[in-house]
Amino acid sequence: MPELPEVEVLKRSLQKKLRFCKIIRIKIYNRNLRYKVPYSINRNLKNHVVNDISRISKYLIFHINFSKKLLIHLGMSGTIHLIENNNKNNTNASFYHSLDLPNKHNHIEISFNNDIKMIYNDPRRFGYFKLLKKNYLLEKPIINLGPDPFGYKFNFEYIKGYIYNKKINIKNLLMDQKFVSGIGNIYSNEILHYCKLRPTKKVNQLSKRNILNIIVQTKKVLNKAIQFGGSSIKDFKKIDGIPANFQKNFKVYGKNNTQCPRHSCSGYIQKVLISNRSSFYCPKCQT
DNA sequence: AAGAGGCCCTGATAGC
DNA sequence: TGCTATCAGGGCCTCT
Repeated sequence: MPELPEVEVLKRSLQKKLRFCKIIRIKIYNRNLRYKVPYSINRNLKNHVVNDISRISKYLIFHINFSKKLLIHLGMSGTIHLIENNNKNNTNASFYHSLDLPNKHNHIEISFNNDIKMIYNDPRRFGYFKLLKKNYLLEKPIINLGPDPFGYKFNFEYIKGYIYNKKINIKNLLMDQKFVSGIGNIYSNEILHYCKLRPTKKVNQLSKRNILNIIVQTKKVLNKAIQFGGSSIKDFKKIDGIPANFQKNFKVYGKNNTQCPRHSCSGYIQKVLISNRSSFYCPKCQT
């Protein structure tokens, strides 16, 4: 599910609903995530106010107070949704009821003083919760992350320096979180189609124009996905349980054997495995 | 030492 | 229908 756009959309919804709210109760239903959920989250977070919620790469960070931060990673199948309790006039109330929200794999439930419950659900359990300290930017996993694709550090000189003497292909580079953080399998495929670059292309073959284009198209694709509320594949839902929309805009992801959507291209999208990940591209216009 | 591949886990789907 | 095999969006770890 969650690459940068999905996490960004989630962050914005959480900010609206939970900023400046106090955590009054934490229930841990199942500690088994990628790492055991620390019992200490209760002691550290209960009765504290959430000052802000931010995103770094695919990670959410709850800023609890000056010194305490809660990091949440959604792994492959993690979802967060909110249940608003005493909201009888909410026209969505019956809607929530009919949504058949998942509960079998609910791991953690955090209740706030505004009658909202935040539920973390994760069938495949690749996500995790971790407490970070004041200088969290210097802690793992944040310390290992490359620049945000929207940040000024993601520029031509940086990329040129990074790929110098590297033999990696462009798709794996885009998914390398040390290079640029937040891009996963779906959006790397999409970005490369916009760039007319074959995913297997070695990075030492990239021209200056190619690199500049990668910078522009990366921002474009991710921005558009954010505007559409992210992509819903399988179980990703927006915070209210409603599926997001960007998957309708996919150009290549999951489109094997269909005609290339590029105007005036008559190629057909192919699926290949690159480092054991499904990769989609048009062999005619992506070179 | 960079880069590829295996693996953690469950569920959905396909094929027999 | 009910079995088994295959495949999923991430990222850490190990091996070459």
